[in-house]
Amino acid sequence: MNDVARVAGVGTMTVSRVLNGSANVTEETAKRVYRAIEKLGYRPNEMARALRSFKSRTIGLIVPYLFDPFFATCAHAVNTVAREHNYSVILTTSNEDPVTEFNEAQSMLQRHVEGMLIIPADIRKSRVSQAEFAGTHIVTLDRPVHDARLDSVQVQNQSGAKRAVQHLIQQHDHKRILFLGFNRNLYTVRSRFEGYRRAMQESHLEPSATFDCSSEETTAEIIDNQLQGKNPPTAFFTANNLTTRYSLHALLEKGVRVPEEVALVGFDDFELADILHPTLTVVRQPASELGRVAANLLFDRIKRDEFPEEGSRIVLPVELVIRRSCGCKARHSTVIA
Amino acid sequence: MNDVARVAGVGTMTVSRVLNGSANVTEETAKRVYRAIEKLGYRPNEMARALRSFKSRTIGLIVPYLFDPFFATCAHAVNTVAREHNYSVILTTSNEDPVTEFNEAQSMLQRHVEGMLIIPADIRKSRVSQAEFAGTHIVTLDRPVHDARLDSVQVQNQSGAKRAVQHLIQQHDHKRILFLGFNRNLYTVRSRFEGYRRAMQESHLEPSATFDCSSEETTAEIIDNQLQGKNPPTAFFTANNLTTRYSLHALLEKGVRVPEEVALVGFDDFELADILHPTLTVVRQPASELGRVAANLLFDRIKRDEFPEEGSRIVLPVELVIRRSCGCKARHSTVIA
DNA sequence: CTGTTAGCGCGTTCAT
DNA sequence: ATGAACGCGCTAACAG
Repeated sequence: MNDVARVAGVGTMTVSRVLNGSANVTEETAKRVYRAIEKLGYRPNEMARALRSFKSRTIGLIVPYLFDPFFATCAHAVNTVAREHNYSVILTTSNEDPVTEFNEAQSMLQRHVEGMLIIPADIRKSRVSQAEFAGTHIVTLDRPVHDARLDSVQVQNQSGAKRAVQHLIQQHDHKRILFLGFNRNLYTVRSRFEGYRRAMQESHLEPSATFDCSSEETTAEIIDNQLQGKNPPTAFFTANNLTTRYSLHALLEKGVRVPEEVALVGFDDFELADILHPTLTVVRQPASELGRVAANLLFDRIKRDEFPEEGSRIVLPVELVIRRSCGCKARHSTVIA
Repeated sequence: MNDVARVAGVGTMTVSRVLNGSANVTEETAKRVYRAIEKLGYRPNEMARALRSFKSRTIGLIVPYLFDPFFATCAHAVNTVAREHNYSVILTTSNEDPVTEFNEAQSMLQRHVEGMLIIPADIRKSRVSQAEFAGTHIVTLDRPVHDARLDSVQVQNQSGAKRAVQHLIQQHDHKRILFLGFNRNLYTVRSRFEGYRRAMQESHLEPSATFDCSSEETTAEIIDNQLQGKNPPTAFFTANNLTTRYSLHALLEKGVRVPEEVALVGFDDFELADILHPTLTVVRQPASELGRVAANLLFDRIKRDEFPEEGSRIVLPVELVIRRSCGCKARHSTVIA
């Protein structure tokens, strides 16, 4: 910067001002500065700038996995919004581990991110609202934490699940519907279970659930046991993307026909759901929008730089996309908002 | 840091030394320092540290998209390796646009990343090897650029594609095989096409290719035209993940039976390939390993801090995973290395 | 409208 | 083994 100032025949402050537009500078001198910058190929050092101005122009993003297309899509959206604001994104994965999540959040703090977007891991053990984070803007997405001060964005987990299960009950007359969850301690899984439970209860049916479908093997085993038992379920409701995959694998492996022998409805749509055989009936959640809304919320917070006692809670709508795995015969998918 | 020094009754330098282990400090004083750190909840400011030491402990990662599971998996692996080295990752997407890619790379430079991992967009327009990047370690993955100085990691694109097409020719006697590419200017697509071309040529068959399957609509249209024409293809070879998806959609939409009416083999395996109907025969590439190897290469470079005239070129093996869309009847998939 | 001074929080260099 | 002074590259605050 010194060199630029010298070449342009001005002080370093003027260069700084030209770059930031922070004060009035004569067009004349501004031009000289720009020429010098061009000539020297000067690029401001963002680290020094951040150190001095207390603005790193960086946000942090913590997601459980990147290979879950739902989270990947969220991350993509966040990145897009950040670019619009000229911010960089430090991205990291927690692998659903609260300790990793905490460590990564701390590391981001030390890097002085101006804010963080977090998909919290374990609902109870997540520590992202602890004291050390009090000075950093945090927005949770997909899953909230027990801290009213944080902004959060989520989808209609409970009502979406309820509607899907009602569809199985009312349209297809299922009475024994099994709920398959990925992990008992995930907020989303709990909410969806609650929706499932209510739908069952309102129809005077007995809920039946398992929460350990976090790997292909255990899922196969669980499904095996269930189908072998007496009064086996006639329909499955899978609580997320991965669980749906695992269940599908298991069913195919065992040669169980869907929906004839077992109907299936899943939470979270994905790319190939409409070319599977049968096509999959799912609750679709707006992944991109979730990321976009959360990121905008965060930038809003950063701009105002306030820490209200009560954060915003935004709930995005889901849709029931009816294809064929539920038992419907529709040639094309029907969307119910 | 000043506060810590004061509380511990030492100079700031001693605190620094304790934190970095850069010189001998009495156990006694070290303990006092640790206690003070604990008491004050002190965390070193990584930005100041970076500014002073010229080491940001940060790398950059540029991928085209995050919603392509192949790239997402690479990104996940990169993240994991970076964590092992205590580095942060600034991640951004280029959307296959060389201009965006260049801008993002420059922005990373200004943030003084110690190195960059890039999946370059357009093979000819990519400018990541220009002069301004000469002082930064760059490793390209998946697709190399025309600059021998950069390390690069890729897979066996040509031979993998060739083998897959040979399978269609030799095992299933196809003579009119259509190559479906995502984008003419992608290195991977070109290499895979070359493999396809050779396989066809060696069997004295006429190559037939299209390179514009970058969206669902155009792909459907192209396939429509091809199947309507005289001498329609009896098999498809799709050059990547997304093209495979699009083609599958189009075929299903038109009610074309696979593999009876048209056989299909794709490059790049994905999660649901083995529960589609039919299960998909694909060339599987090691996505995680690609990311891991590239990241390790980069950290190696960073550690040695040299800029050799000739970078490493690593080529990872692929496998042909034979399922049923090619026409094979196997109950389970067969993997050919 | 522009330049000067000071210091953000560290680590390098030299002294002790 | 430890501390003091200085500077990394930049900008806030104040002069002029």
